[in-house]
Amino acid sequence: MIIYLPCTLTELKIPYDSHKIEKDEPLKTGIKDIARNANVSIGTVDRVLHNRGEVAQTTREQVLKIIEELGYTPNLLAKSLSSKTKYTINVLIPDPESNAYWEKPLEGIKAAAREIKKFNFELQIATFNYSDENSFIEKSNEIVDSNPSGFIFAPVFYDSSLKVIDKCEKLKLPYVFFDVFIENCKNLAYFGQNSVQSGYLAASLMNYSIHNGISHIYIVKPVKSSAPVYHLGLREKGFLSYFKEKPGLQTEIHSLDIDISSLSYLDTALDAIFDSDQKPSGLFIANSRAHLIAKYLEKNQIQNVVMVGYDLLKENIEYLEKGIIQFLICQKPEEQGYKSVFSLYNHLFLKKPVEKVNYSPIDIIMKENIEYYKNFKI
Amino acid sequence: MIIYLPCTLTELKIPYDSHKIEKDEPLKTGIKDIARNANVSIGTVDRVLHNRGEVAQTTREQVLKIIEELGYTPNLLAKSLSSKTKYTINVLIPDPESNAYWEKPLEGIKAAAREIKKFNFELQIATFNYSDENSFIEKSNEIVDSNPSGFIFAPVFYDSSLKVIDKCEKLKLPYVFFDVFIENCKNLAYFGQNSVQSGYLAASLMNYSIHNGISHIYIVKPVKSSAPVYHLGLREKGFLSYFKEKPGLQTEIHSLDIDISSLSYLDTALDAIFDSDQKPSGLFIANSRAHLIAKYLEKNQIQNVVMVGYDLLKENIEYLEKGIIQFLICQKPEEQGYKSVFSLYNHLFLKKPVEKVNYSPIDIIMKENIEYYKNFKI
DNA sequence: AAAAATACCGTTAACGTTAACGGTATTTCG
DNA sequence: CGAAATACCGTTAACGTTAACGGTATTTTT
Repeated sequence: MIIYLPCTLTELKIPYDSHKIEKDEPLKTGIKDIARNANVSIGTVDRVLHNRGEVAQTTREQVLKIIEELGYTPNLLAKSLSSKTKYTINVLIPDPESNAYWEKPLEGIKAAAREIKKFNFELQIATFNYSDENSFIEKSNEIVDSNPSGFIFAPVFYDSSLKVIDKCEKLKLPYVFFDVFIENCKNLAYFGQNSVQSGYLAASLMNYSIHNGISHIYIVKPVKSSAPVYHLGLREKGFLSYFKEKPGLQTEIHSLDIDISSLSYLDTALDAIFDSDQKPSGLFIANSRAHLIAKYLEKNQIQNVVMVGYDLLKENIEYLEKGIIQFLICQKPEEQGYKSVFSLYNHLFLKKPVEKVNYSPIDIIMKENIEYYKNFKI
Repeated sequence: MIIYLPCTLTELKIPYDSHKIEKDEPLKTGIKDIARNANVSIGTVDRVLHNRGEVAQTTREQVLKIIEELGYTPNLLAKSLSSKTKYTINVLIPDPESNAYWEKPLEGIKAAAREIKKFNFELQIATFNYSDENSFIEKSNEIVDSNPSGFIFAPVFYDSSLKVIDKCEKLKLPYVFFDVFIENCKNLAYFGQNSVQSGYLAASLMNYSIHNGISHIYIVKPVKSSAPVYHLGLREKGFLSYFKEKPGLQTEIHSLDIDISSLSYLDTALDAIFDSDQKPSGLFIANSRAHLIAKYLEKNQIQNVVMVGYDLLKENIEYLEKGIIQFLICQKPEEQGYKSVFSLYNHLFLKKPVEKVNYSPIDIIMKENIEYYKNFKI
């Protein structure tokens, strides 16, 4: 897999069948051409281009006119080479040590950083402890105080995030929300997943795969999470809404709250429902721990249960390939990371407008197509 | 949607929690530093770096040693700025006028060209007539004779392609196969889809969605195509092999060869099978014309038929959203195009090794996730 | 009206690399 | 042994842009 690069440059005008080589090149106009045409020096042109002042109104307009006429676009290579301005992008996300999921966006973030390093961009990554709001506060303050050029972070703690946001806005520091969205903010962009929609999709997959009369579907989720569980509720909501919209279905949806910290408890809880007269024909695991349930099914040799889970963790992939998990939903976390860095690049360097809300695609992964999603190549 | 950019640069070494700002930068070593350390001039260093000869063996080794020690990596910006070498990449694919599918890879190809334009890359696109081998021969010859830096083409005509390949190899012109693969060639890379696997996946989707006793599934395909139908057979093969592997299934697979050129014939053919005692419960349309069949189903108000088709043509999307087509399989043609251009960029400009066989992911598109695949953003 | 301030603009040295152009030594040849 | 060829290497002008540094005019201040 590779990453889509946010496009940045001016449109190529390539007609079909234009392969005849034209050796006389159009000689792209540069700052010198403008200067010559406007009867000024390149210094003046540069001052106009960057609004550095010290240019008479009349000459300014003249230069602007020539720029327009000649359709000047700056040479980014020369710009980066010459420019002394360095850009620092800071990233603050939960520690991947505590939740392996966060390694994925990090991959994309680093990949993007590699791409734009040549344009004087530097990346600084920090992490905080998912179960320690103070660590978030400390790190975010440290970052904002270091006066970076841009800030990407996951605003998982609402109140603390509002304070950071306030600080960013006062400092005119562009900030990008990652994974979690907070409304009514002047964030440059948001990159994340549409959790409701993915739950809805999961329900549809479930519905396609279960056909035998009355069926019992269980939504499996952690009984109490120490960490904020932003997406889980939304996924559940989407899942439920699907079945609400289809009243004709003979489907009963149950909730199964399990304590993930205790594997023996997990066994007991699953034993209970599989021994009941409401045997599951479908399990929807709203977080990335589908593999834990899959392990149970494997151990107890339970078949004919449709499992829909999330995220391409290697344990999940293992059970997908074994045929115990049928569907995994993947929301391209690498790509999200990649794109969020690029949004800052577009804003800071190219001065291009940036899309504010960006949902990643909802990929459906099965045994038969997992091969092509396994590794994030960039 | 955006495109994954083949990664090209050296690995960033960013430890977690490295966000403390270090104002004393490591001052990346350049050609000057090497020259100073090796007691030579930059001219000599350049000669060593580019094997331009005229360097004594001893000094050469000395310079090489310093380069190694200092871990020199060239500044690509400066290189492109200064270098006089221009790269021309030629593309030869079937005319999108005759088959709208080909617009997709073209989008990706153009997007990639935009990206690397700054590195002195120029793109030249030519098309040939799918039903006229001569047009392929002519165009390909013209291109190869124009002495480009790289050549991307769809080798749909086997014998003619072999001749082109031969010519390329004699001229040491790197060539990339697109969409169609020819074995035992020294092609730089291949980008395309695993058609067998996608057919296999389609069968799995079909199998998940059909449950009622004995079911009849029809593979719909054009009776005789004027154009080479490279992928169709492979998709069918994959589809069939899935059901062969599962002997327990009460499924009967039929073939339905239709003449696409005549819509009235299509109606007649479909009428026949829907009036028969082997009513379809599933339709697998191996090419991108699922919308034609969907139109029939809509017109005749036929429901409870599972349709699996290919490609995100806007007509197909329309029927997917209406719920008449259940699944569309998409193989990221834009991305394929994008990546094939970048493979040449990696080879020619960065001198980086390139993966030879590159299958694109097999995306499963449903009504519930089409939204995020609709437009190719770059 | 002289001095000081300001407005405006041109020149120039970078940035890191490429490649043409010379220029010494050293070697080869008549 | 002198001339010519060669091997080797340094210098320098680009590439397009940035931004610091001066340098004229013109205007403002005393």
